[in-house]
Amino acid sequence: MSDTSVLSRSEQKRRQILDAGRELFMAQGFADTSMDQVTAKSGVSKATVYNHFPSKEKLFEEAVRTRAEEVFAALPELDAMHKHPEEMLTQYFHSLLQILLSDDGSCMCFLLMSEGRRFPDNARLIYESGFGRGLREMALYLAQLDANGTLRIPDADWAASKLLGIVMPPLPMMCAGFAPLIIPPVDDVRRTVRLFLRGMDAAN
Amino acid sequence: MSDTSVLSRSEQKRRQILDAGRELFMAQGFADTSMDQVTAKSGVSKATVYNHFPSKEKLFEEAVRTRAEEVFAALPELDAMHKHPEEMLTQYFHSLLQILLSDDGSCMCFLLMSEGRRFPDNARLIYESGFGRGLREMALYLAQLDANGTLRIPDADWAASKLLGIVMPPLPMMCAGFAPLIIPPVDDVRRTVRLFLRGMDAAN
DNA sequence: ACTAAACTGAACTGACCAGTTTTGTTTTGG
DNA sequence: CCAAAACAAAACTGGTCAGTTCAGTTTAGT
Repeated sequence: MSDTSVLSRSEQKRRQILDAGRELFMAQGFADTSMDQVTAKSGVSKATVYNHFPSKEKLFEEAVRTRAEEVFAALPELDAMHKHPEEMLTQYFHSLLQILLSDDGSCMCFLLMSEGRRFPDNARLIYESGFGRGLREMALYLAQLDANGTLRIPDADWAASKLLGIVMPPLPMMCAGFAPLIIPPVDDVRRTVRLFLRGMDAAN
Repeated sequence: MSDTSVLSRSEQKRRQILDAGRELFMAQGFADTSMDQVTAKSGVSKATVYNHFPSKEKLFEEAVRTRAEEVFAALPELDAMHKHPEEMLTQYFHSLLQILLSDDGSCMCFLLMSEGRRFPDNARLIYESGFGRGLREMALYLAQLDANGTLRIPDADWAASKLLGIVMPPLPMMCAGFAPLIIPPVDDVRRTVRLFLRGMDAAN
């Protein structure tokens, strides 16, 4: 009767609670979401909610963290060996921006910023799996290009942070609600990447 | 007896309430600050608080807005006629970053982002007097440089947003609590400005 | 000095909410 | 089939908080 591919009744409920909590937390934040709302939305009794999660904080942490990990798991990969850097970076950032500026991605960024003080451990986890990881991989990639002789990039960490800064549309503004929140077209990303590469190139 | 340079008793109280509210809101955000805390910190009775401000929301709006306007009023000026662009931009951004990354500045940015949905009108006001204004003035400046023939900048709006993006350290991360929150030294700012200018220059 | 307005302090209202408890009912594993 | 666990529904506890009320005090203008 119990199949591994089928969730047990208990795990099914747990999933429902997580989904409902996630949706509410992402739409309203932590303070403005009540456990009664979660109860109602999940279609589960309140006692069951507290059977699965000891507190509102723990539910928030797990609901948001798991989704954040899912979202950021889709980050593209950088490959220093193949493709021209301009093309590689353009494609990489185009994918990255699609993730970050998606509904879920921007909500995650918003939560990371607005609830970062209340949940520092959580925020750090999300940061590490998202922006932090992107920054690290980008620095590594640029350093490889430098080692290759493809480009001359003396300070890869510095360059990586500058590159991310110039490619990303202003997230803070978007989160605050003046949100075109439009994913820039590929051509715009390419134009930005070229501006950066020319700036680095002309430095030498 | 009543001197214009001296606040009336009533205005004095009002000022005390605003100051206390501002400090608490900036340190704790809207939800985690209670009106009883404001009452205690202002050294004024609760009834007096509600004599001056009809609600917690209105107090928040006025307290934060007035301070934001003060902070951002100190934004430096751009002058296309004097000084080399590299020097002008370096000084401009160095001043800007000192304001934005000061204790009050970064708190304002944080509040703008985290409470933006609850107070959209307020957030827009602060945005317009801060980032929006900076963006507008920067675009104007770059367009003047283009008209001058000093630089070739076909799309000043695009260039301005890219320039701001590359110069600003990653505010979101800082606000989330992974905050070096270090004001970059002038040399670092200059290096970034030169990266941008070279990138623009090499495009033509 | 007198009046009206503003202030104090403290108690109070009404609402909301996190978390618990209770009384059963359903499901699950052996 | 039978216990043990998980569940539903709803009431309840204890605490917090925005905002009000009120009786009595202080201040400001005339």
